[in-house]
Amino acid sequence: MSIVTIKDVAAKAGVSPKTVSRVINGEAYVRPEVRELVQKVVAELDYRPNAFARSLSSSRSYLLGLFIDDPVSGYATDVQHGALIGCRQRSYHLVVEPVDLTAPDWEGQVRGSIAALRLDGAIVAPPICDEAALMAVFAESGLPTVLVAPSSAPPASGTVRMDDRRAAQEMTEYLLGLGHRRIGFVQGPISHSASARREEGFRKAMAAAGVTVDEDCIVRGDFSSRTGMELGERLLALPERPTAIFASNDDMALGVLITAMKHGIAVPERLSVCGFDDAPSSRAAWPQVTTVRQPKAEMAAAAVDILVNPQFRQKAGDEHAHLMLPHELILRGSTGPA
Amino acid sequence: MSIVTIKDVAAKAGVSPKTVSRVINGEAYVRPEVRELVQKVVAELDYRPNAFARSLSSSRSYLLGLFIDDPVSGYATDVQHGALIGCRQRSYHLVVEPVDLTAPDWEGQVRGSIAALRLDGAIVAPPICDEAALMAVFAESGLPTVLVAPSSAPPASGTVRMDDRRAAQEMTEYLLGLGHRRIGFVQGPISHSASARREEGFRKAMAAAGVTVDEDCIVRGDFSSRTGMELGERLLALPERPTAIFASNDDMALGVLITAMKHGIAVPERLSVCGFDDAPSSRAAWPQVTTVRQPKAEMAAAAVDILVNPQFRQKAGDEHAHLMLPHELILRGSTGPA
DNA sequence: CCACAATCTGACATCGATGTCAAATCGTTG
DNA sequence: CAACGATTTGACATCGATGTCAGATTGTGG
Repeated sequence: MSIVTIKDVAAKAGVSPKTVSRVINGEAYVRPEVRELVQKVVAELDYRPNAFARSLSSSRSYLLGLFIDDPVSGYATDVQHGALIGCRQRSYHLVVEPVDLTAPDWEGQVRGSIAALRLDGAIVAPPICDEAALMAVFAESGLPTVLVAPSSAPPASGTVRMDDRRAAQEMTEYLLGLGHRRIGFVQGPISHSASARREEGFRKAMAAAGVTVDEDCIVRGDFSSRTGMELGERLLALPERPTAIFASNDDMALGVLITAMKHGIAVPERLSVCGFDDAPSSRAAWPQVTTVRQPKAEMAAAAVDILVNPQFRQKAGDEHAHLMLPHELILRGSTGPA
Repeated sequence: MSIVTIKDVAAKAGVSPKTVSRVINGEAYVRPEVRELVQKVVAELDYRPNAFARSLSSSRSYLLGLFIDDPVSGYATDVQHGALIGCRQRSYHLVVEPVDLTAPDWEGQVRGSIAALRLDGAIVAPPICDEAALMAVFAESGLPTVLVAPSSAPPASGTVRMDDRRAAQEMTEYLLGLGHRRIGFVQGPISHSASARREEGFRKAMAAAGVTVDEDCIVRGDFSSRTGMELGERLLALPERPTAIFASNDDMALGVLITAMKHGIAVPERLSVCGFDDAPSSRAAWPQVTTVRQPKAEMAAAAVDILVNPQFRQKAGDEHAHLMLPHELILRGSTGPA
């Protein structure tokens, strides 16, 4: 038989199962010699506590849920990666649960995951972390929940985010520093309030530099590279063409880049383009797109920390943890002097 | 108290917990009226069986493990997506386990996941499904394991793959049909035997068409867009320049595309480029890259089916399931007549 | 040397489901 | 109507760990 139980260890070490349990869980009140002996036996037998039995008797499951809308997006991937790393470090496991809010029974599915798996905590990625209906389900279940980069601040045990406004401001300052004055800005969808903050940062930097923003240079897209292309078309056709275009995500920046290329407008010589997110597409393009690195993996890892940290777990519900992680400007080939 | 147990349901329905269990698991030998009554109560109380208790008493965990090398890659993402969908349908859950073969204790980590979680099955994605040492761990544990697109055929309960050779052959035939005769081929890394099969398909089609392959037109890359650029450089500098370049993955195709663009060689007018995989990068580029769609999600979903299917589970170890899923040529803007 | 607290240990109940098995009920058949 | 098998149900043990609590041991100060 290949399954080693706690009894086997106890028998071989000549102690009770409870004592083995104590050693495993690092509890106090075990004589050092006994502790060492048990640890030796555990190693010898390569004993692995059954996570199910453990979670059945204690109330912890050692499982965190990652709730994601579109698990195929690059964003989700990065978030998951960070969560995975965090879990690994804390010997937790991660259960990925796709949430399709258009499915008729999404609520039942989410409830099912929470109840059946007795999750210890949930990490909710954007954009669904902004869905009130979904958040209500979590709130009702009483499950400690951490939101990654939420747009607003719905009730939750914690949030982890970056400063979109400040990042966009810095990017704009960088463009201004390169001598650009006429700068196009491609907004994200209205529903995505983080992109509204990016616009704020843009406007703030422009105002601070004393440059008036021509509203013709502000266009709204939906984060797809297709609208990036269309809007690039529009911006580049303006009587007084911008010398730089700042798109509020990378896919749209890529669309702008493609449009410029089609029209034979050299980037970055005659047009600077920059995006936001540091998505894979920003690296795949040529020239590579200057962008803002969002600390996606770090945010997710921090979310795990918050959920697992016993200090936090105790006061969950009362106090909330809110973290702001640093971003980074990634300067690449798509931007240059005006 | 918000947690509903089987006892609550039993009490309210006036039957024993065991009978409720029978209804939940769709066992025979329950009077239709009783079955209906119990189902009604279950729905009323929104009862969710505790997955841990269930798996502790039965021997099933309703958990599948997805073992992945690099969870950030687009490939992994697609595979995971398919697995997730499959699990959802069968009311299983998916635990994602990153495997870092360079970590000193990777073996312990894998063993730990298998033993602690009592997984019902494992899905192993490439490239680690070709690592003998890893596969040995799975074999030893006796865990039903399905490999997704393995290069060779290590011992495993099942494999799900596509026909790389045939796909490459079809792509080559398509290029030949467009009138191309001098076709460059960018090989993948030697270790990646699927890419060897792609080369076979390429050569077979060329031979069948009576076109001799100039070995100068065959170059080896490592699947990165960087080598795609470098090798594109080399191919395009050839005294007699190829009219088409077939790269054995999309990233390299993208590299070739970028190089062509830098040299002002119009695609597809003066050069056709195609790749393999239908990675996101193939869509992000301009023109979009003609490629082969690998049924990644479908393969993963099929893997779930194999693992969950009781018919298979019974004979696991004896008979093996080997599936070959259909691919698809995705014709896009990067290819045209010679 | 005793009283008392601090430290250490294990017996036993428990978590929430399912497996086993025996008992109860029902319908057929000879 | 007795006898038998098929159907239906529940009592009870069990999975593998941890929580509780009481008892055993050790150490310390008076």
